[in-house]
Amino acid sequence: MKKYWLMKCEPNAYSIDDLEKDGVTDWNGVRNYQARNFMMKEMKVGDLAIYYHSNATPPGAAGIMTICKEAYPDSSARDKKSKYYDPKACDEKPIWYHVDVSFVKKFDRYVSLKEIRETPSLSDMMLLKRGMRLSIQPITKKHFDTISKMGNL
DNA sequence: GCCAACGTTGGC
DNA sequence: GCCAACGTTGGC
Repeated sequence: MKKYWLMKCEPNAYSIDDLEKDGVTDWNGVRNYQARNFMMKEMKVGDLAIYYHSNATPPGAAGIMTICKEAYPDSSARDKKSKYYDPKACDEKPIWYHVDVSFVKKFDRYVSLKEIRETPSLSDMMLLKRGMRLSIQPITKKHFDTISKMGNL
């Protein structure tokens, strides 16, 4: 059964345009156990995800991607020069894992957080919960389809 | 830049 | 195991 996700990234760091250019990328740098566990335990190749631009002006949904490789160790955790370096990670115990995602499409229209908030059928999204900062969130097919429809002309 | 909310750390 | 202090996230 295909699952649906919302994955946040700051466009300053890596945007939907970067993903469009690269085609595929590893979703590295996740350093939160709950988000990691979604990638390790729940995500399957073929799942679809909304690419969400956080800390953007305005924040919102920028496009769609698909999971194209199941979770494997995040090498940035063992790279001393990376800002995601974690001294507790080692080859025997990588701690941090990530999936690979591939570009599907950039929305014709950016769907801002404000619009998401104002759409009744999206009102139960985890994203809209107060203080919710989890960077990878499960969403329903209904959420996914609704946002896709808003984003595609 | 501010700050509320959250997760993590570390002393006890 | 508690919890205060701290660092981070992310909207505004």
